[in-house]
Amino acid sequence: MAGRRYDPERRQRIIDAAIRVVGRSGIAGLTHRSVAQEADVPLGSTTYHFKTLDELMVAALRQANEGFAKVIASRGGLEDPRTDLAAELAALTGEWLGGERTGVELEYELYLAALRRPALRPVAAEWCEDVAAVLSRRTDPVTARALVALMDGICLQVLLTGTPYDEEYAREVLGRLLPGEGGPGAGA
Amino acid sequence: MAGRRYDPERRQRIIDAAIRVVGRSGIAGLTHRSVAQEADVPLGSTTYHFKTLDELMVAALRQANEGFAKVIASRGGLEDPRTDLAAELAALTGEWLGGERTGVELEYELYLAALRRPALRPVAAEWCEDVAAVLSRRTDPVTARALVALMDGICLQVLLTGTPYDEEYAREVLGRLLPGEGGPGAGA
DNA sequence: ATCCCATGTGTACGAGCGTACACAACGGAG
DNA sequence: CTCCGTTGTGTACGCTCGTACACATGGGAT
Repeated sequence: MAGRRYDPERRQRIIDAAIRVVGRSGIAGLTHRSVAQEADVPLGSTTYHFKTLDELMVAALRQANEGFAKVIASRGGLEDPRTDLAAELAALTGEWLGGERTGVELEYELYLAALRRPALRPVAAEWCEDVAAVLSRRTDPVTARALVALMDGICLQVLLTGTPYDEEYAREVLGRLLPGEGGPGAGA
Repeated sequence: MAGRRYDPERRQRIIDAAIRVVGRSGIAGLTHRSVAQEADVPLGSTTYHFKTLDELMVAALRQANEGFAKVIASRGGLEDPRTDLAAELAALTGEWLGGERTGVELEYELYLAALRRPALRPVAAEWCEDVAAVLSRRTDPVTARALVALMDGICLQVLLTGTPYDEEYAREVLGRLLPGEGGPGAGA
């Protein structure tokens, strides 16, 4: 039982390498070989731990999601009812986009890959739901989902058109989605 | 001139075939060979007309955009100030998503490919701007852009998570983006 | 101590890719 | 009529891919 030469670190390193590869060369560049080289493990090791590339992508996307979740978690203000939710969201998005474009591209590429790869869809859906769930503590579920959608759309436009991120604008339009602007009542 | 065996129809047929291929197998399945087979032309013909796959994708995306533009144009209600813009948009989105999933997937896949392929970015940006421009006739540019972003996000969530499209919901949240809810005065 | 099998590795193979290149077909110039 | 350049086609090459398979390795059962 899990004795022998069992090496869980190896698996993790492969996932990390996969993420790095996708970040650098995109999904198109994600192959068993490129990952093996990046992780500095033999080719057979990648095929052993992940029989298909889909499996590897699922693991990578899941891990990327956790990375984003941490960004959210590190922003305690998101759960504080006294903060301006739209402003918090806009700032968080800015922080995320402003960091390394590579990281954002990577997560989005993995996320968007779900369009064609059904295996990824549950993970993508999970991400949506997780973020919406966090937001639901500050507003109703419908609004939360819309907030997520709008954030997605804004990020997409930034990424796809090269337009710089405008936090002011994001805060403004995000705020419009909120039902009662500044209206409490969602206490408890 | 341009006599000889000059055949402009051939080029168009290749683009059409490329769109069909992407629709069926995704960008990953787009190769000179697959397109050649789909278009029923020799392999050399595809490489002759489109030296690189990027070129072919640009042409395909451009054509796909025009397809969407036609959908918009066919909805005269979008420009009529008396209609409910949010409802129009929601209905249009529903119509688009409700049709053939293949078509939508195709356009989105091409559109999203701009994330990694700079060659596609201007075309993607153009699409954004075109839609926003149409919307700008009914509202201010900032709102128009937000509307586009939210539509994008909503479509994405539908496509990525498999959730059925909820037109009611779309109308509701799209409406919240509009500055004066139901408020006329933007006449002329 | 010996055997056995799960675990992990390295190499080889067939398929499909973009690309390059040699060749057929056609129409005008001399 | 002959020659030649443009236009389009078909085949062949080198490369990389996923996959399969033969081979080390090392702990547990006997």
